Amino acid sequence: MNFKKVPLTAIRRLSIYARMLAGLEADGKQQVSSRDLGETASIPSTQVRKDLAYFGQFGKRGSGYSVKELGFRLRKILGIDRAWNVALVGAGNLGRALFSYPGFSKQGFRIVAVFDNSPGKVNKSWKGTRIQSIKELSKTVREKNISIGIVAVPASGAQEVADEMCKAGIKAVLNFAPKRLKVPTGCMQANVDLAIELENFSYYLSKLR
Amino acid sequence: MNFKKVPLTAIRRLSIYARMLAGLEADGKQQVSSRDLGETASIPSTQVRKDLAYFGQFGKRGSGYSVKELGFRLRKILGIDRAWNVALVGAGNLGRALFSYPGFSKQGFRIVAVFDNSPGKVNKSWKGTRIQSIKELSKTVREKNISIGIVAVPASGAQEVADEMCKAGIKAVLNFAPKRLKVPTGCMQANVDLAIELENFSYYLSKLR
DNA sequence: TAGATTGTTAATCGATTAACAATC
DNA sequence: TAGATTGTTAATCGATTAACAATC
Repeated sequence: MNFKKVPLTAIRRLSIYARMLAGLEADGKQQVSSRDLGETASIPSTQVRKDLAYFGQFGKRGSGYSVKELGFRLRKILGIDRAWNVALVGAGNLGRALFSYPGFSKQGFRIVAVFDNSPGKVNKSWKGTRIQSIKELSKTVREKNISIGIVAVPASGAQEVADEMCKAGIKAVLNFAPKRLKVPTGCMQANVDLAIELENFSYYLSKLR
Repeated sequence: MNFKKVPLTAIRRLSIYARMLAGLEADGKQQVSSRDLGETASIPSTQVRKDLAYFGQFGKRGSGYSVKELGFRLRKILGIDRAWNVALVGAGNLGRALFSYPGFSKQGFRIVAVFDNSPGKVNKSWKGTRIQSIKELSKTVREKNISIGIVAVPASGAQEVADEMCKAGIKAVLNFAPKRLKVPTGCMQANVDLAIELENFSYYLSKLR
C-alpha cells in the first residue's frame, strides 16, 4: 500500500492546504496553483505538488487546481468529510478548555463523552454532557462509536487512562500529559507536550546572548 | 557556530533526556548508559550519544554518564537552569487552563502577566495576577523582563497579538490559534495546532478500513 | 586484564528541492 | 500558438543508524 510511504509531515501539510482551500472557496476563488497554495505557508510549490502526488492527479497543467474539487478531495483523504466521535478523559482546567474549543467541532470532531475519576466531578454536566466515571469508558466507547481519545489528566494517571482507551477499542490517542505513552501497535498516539515546546524556546533564548 | 547545525529534533530529545534524568536522580540512581536513556522512549543508544555529542563529551567509556552531572549540563544547555518570564494573551478557557498548568511553573516558566481585550475580563484577577488590557503589553513586557509570549486568542486576532508581542521585544511566541503566524526573523514561533493533530488521526482512521 | 560503553566516522535512509518534459 | 503550470524523475540535502576504535 502507499499508506506506509506517505511521510507524516506530508499529511500535516495536507491539513494546511485543506484549510487554505476552505478559505479560498469562501472567498469565491475558482482556481489555485501549487505556487499560490504554498506561498503563505512558505512551502515550495514543488513540495505542494509532491504532497498531492502521493494521492493522485488533481490539477490541470497550465491552469492549476479547482479550489472546490481539490478541497473536496483533500477533505476526503484526510477523513474530515465525516464526523468523528471523541472521548475526553480529565475534567480539569485543560479538559474544560478542550471541551469548549471551537476548532474541534468545526472540523467534525465531536466530544461526545467526558470522563473523570474525582467523585466531586462525576455526574456533573457540561452543556448537557454528563461527566462519567472512568469505569464506564469501555461501555460508552462501544455504545457511542468513539474512535479518538483525549488524555487530559496529570502524568501520573495518563498511562492507565491510555490503557483503558486502547482496551476499549480506541485507535487514536491525543495525549496532553508530559509523558510518552505506551500504546499497542495499531493504535496511534500524538503528544502535545507543552513543556518541550517551551524548553525549545529557552534553548533558543539562551543562545541569543 | 554549532547553533545552526543542531537539528530541532535533537533539542526535543534533549528535553526528553533531561526529564528522564530528573526522574532517575529522584530515584537515587548514580549512573546511566545511553542505552538506558533511550530505551523507554524507543530512541536508539546511538542517537542518544549523537544528540549529546553536539554539545560536548559528558560520559565515561565503560560506565556511562553521571545522572547528576548530565542532568545539570542538559538543564544548562536547554536554558532551564533559570526562570523565564512569560506573557499570556487571551483569558478565555484555554488561557485559563494554560495559566493553571502545573508543568510550566515546574520548569521555571512563570506566567507573570495576563492580557485580554474584553472589558468584562480586564482588571479581574487570577490568583493575584491582574488581567491587563493588551494596550499595556509593551510596557509590561519591558518592566517585567518577559521573553516568551503565549497566544491563546481566536485565529482572527492572533496575528495582531503576535505583532504586538514581537514589537515589544518578545523573542519566542507559542501560538495556539489554528493559523501560522508571521513573525520577524530572530523571533521564534511554535504552533500547537490541535485541529491538525486530529486530522492526522482521521486520516489514519480512514485508512484503517 | 576483560567487559562495557563511549565518541565519532562512515553508510544508509528518507525527505526536500531542482529540473524538465508533458500538456492544458 | 505561446505561456503557464502540472506531474514526475533525478539530484541534493540532512538526519538516522551502523560500525568500531578508543578507553574507562
